[in-house]
Amino acid sequence: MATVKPSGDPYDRIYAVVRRIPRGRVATYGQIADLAGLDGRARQVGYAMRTLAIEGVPWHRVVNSRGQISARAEPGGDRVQRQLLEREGVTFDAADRLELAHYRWRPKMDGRPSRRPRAQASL
DNA sequence: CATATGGCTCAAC
DNA sequence: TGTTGAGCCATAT
Repeated sequence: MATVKPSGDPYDRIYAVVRRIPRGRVATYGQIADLAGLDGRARQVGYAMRTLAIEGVPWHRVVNSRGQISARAEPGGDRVQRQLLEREGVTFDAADRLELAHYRWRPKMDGRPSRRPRAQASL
C-alpha cells in the first residue's frame, strides 16, 4: 500500500501519461505536465514521483528537458534510472545525456490547447 | 499560517 | 556548453 496521496487529482493524470510512454522512449517533466494538463508545473510532476515512489509506472522514462537524469534524493538512484533506460535501448553520451531529439516521445495531442508561455521578466 | 526547499523550465549571457 | 536569474507551486517543518 503505497503512500497514496489524498484526493486523486492531477497526480492520477500524471501517472496515466507516464504509463503511456512507449518502451525505448522518454519524455520530459514539462512534457508530462503539459499532457497531464498541468502546463508549466513541471516540478510537481517530478514531485509526484518522488513522494509516491510509484509502482508500475515507468518513472525512469521521465527525464529533464536537457535529456539528462536529474540527481534525485536517493544515492545512486539516478544510476538505476540510466540503466533502466539503457536496457530499453536508450544510449547515453559522455555527458550522461541522451539524444532527446531522437528518443523523445511524441503523443498525439489532439485538440489540446498549447501551453501558455510564462511571462518573462523584462530586462 | 510562514518559510524553505525542490527528480523543472525558459530566456539571456 | 554551462551559468545565472526569475517564475511556478506542492511538500515538509
